[in-house]
Amino acid sequence: MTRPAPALLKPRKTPQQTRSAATIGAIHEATIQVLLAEGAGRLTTTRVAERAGVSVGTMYQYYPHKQALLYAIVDRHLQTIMDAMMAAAERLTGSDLAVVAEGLATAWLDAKTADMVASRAIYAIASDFDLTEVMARGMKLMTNVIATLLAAAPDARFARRDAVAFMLAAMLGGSVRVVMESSPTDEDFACLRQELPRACHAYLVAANGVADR
Amino acid sequence: MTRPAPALLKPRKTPQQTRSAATIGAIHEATIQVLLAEGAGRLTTTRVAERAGVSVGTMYQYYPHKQALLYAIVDRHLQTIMDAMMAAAERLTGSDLAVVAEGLATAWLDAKTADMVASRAIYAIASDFDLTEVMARGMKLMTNVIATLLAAAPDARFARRDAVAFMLAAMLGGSVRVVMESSPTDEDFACLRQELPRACHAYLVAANGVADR
DNA sequence: GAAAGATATGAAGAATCATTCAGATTAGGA
DNA sequence: TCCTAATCTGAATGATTCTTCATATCTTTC
Repeated sequence: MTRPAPALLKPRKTPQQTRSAATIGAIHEATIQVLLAEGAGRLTTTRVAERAGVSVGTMYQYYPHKQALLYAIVDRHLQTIMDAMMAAAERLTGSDLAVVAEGLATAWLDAKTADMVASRAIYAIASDFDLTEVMARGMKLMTNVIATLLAAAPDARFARRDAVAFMLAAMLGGSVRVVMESSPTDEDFACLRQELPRACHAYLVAANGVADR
Repeated sequence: MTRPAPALLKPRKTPQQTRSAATIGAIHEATIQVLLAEGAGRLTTTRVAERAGVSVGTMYQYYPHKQALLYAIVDRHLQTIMDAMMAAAERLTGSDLAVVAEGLATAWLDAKTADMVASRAIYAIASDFDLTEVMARGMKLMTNVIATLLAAAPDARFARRDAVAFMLAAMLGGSVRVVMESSPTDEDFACLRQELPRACHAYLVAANGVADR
């Protein structure tokens, strides 16, 4: 939609001294802060640099353009979340559906709330930067992870396992996102934390067939 | 039900001749087209005007600024969706949980796919324009509608009806959104259409049973 | 401690964009 | 037909933004 440019999105140079590593960290941090404090529309290179306590030029030392910076941040976030889910999946492999459902929901909530600040900020980037592709990738990945998990559950006998995995991925990702995006109260969160596992569980059991008394 | 429109976001003048009504329609249409074709980052007043076949000045005759235009479009979309859901709710009042669950899911999917072009475009605006408030309002509205429906279901005896309504709203809104945002195939849609009603049904039944065991 | 390389600076250039307004064009009634 | 109000025009304005590059400062290495 917007701009593909995969090669151009990579960082310009890799840090070699500790100094520059700290700089990059500060820039990342500042980007998220600006995003949350001022909104994506006011996310400018100057503002980020200012907040990070560095010069604009410094940022261009590491990223060829603004998009590359945004891409790096989104990518890192996605990676973090995915790592957490992979770990959860490994831990849950071979468990019963009930355990899998609750485990997945809890792991997802944990991962998202742990990185919530970044999460909320990132949901707002969609403008200068096309998130569609990244989101689609994440969605597909999650679906696969879940499908594998379902295949390994001893009490699973789904007619259409992939469809169920797809729906579960949409359910997890979507509900948490929607809630996060709408300035949720603590109560909203508590509610989600209680109900989401139940919903996942109920759906999995129902989809698994009536033979489950 | 969309009253709290900030004063500054309201249209500047109301069309009085058929000519101008057509112009406004063209501008709305063009905005969505530009949004889909070029992305939110390249959504400029000039581009919209050009695509609509009018002058930039014309747009400023009806909207005091770009944000007002965006707001109008988002608001109109939300209104459309909400009207559809209200109608569905009325139709479903007094039905059993099974009927309510499936009816809600189907109505939501119908409404979203009917206006899918606008839907997808709007999901991309979040930048120049803070959708948080609008989304939060929509979420709250949906939750209330669902809660009322649940209260009217003869076989319902939820311990925490509001929590269930909240979760169901998040489930509906979120899953459809996530799927729509990730360049879905027809197959993905078919899948959602089949599984979402099931998921809603399963959750409602499960949440209803837990209450008095 | 001095050269070499890495990192940081920030004013200046070039591009883009939202918004205005004075004047042209068009529609509808008398 | 003619007049008035509604509608439209689009170059000009001013503000904001991304990006560059010549220069300065710091680190490491020998």
